[in-house]
Amino acid sequence: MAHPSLPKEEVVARLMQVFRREGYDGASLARLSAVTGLGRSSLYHHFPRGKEDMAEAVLALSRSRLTRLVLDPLAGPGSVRDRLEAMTRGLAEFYDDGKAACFTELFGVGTTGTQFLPTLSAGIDLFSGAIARVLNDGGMSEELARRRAEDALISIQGALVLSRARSSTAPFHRVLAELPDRLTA
Amino acid sequence: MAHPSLPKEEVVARLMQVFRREGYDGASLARLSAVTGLGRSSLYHHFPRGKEDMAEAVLALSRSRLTRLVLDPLAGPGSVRDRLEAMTRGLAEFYDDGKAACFTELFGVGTTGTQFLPTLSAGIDLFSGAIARVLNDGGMSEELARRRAEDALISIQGALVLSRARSSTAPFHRVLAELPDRLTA
DNA sequence: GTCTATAAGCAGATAGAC
DNA sequence: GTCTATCTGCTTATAGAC
Repeated sequence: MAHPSLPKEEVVARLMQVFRREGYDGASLARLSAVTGLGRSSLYHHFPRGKEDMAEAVLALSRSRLTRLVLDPLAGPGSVRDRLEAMTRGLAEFYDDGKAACFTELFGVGTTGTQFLPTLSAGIDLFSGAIARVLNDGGMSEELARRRAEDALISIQGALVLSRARSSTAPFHRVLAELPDRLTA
Repeated sequence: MAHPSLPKEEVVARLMQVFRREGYDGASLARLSAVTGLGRSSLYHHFPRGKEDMAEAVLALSRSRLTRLVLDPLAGPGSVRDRLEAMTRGLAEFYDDGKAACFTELFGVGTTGTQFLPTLSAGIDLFSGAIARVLNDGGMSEELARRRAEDALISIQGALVLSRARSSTAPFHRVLAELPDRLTA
């Protein structure tokens, strides 16, 4: 296969699979090349600064997936309860039913140092803000809504960590199931 | 400095600093050599299988620190409340006031694959069991105590993740402060 | 825009002297 | 038990043809 290659979005989607499985440090160019079917030079053509650019593209795609699967449902019509339950369904898909690692584990440790932390933090703030807005819509005070939203983020990330360590998605599923009640209690 | 070197425990303590800062993948032999003052060959003398053995020694030291700072206070005399508050103080020290990363981030992602997950999981189970025992001592049913204990683990790990992403230890401190009430409510 | 070939360096790991 | 020197392989990255 010479000239014709996959559309760029599909290339990034495949890079994402590798980064989310191996983390930034663990994702080697050899593996990234193999999974996309592109040689090293082709990758550098599309991503001039190498892995760093690939990771940024992956994080951008992840953010658009977060928007579609989680933020949009939260901002949608329907009751507070409906929107929160739609969020949990979106989260299950976003995190591959709890089998995926949290992004801070993948991009926030190792040789990357702190370079991706602002992006990760921005994603967290978007998510947290979207939850708080729903709770506020339901009549909760802004301060409490913000605290509850942060608690939700903490539970989700913690459940992913525990699920990974235990090699069981049970903690993730339990947290998701309890989330709407906990947020609105 | 030729023959005389640091006591082995001090060597492991210094290795731990590196692994906890850089993660398993990020911790290079060059760095591990520099921080201990031992040449590569000396490191291989003490840790025949290289990084893998060093990581195991670090995890063993971490477990003994967990025991001293967290598990022993939980098993101590005193009221349920006293023991839970002693736990939070121990946790703050164990996780360097929230500046440290959680161990699953450090040893559970990347080239290590799943090799350290059983050790990590064992530590989690010890910790979770110790909390559940305290709650059970206080009259809580075993089932509820276990669930609350798992929630506590989730909150702690999640707070560490959030603190790292936000470059602020506030989530960690908030979770610790609320933990005794949440567990006994 | 992809390829082959290769560079330059660092990774983890080892040999053998002292 | 530590050292110097070295090995092999893999890493990211580049050059240049097509």
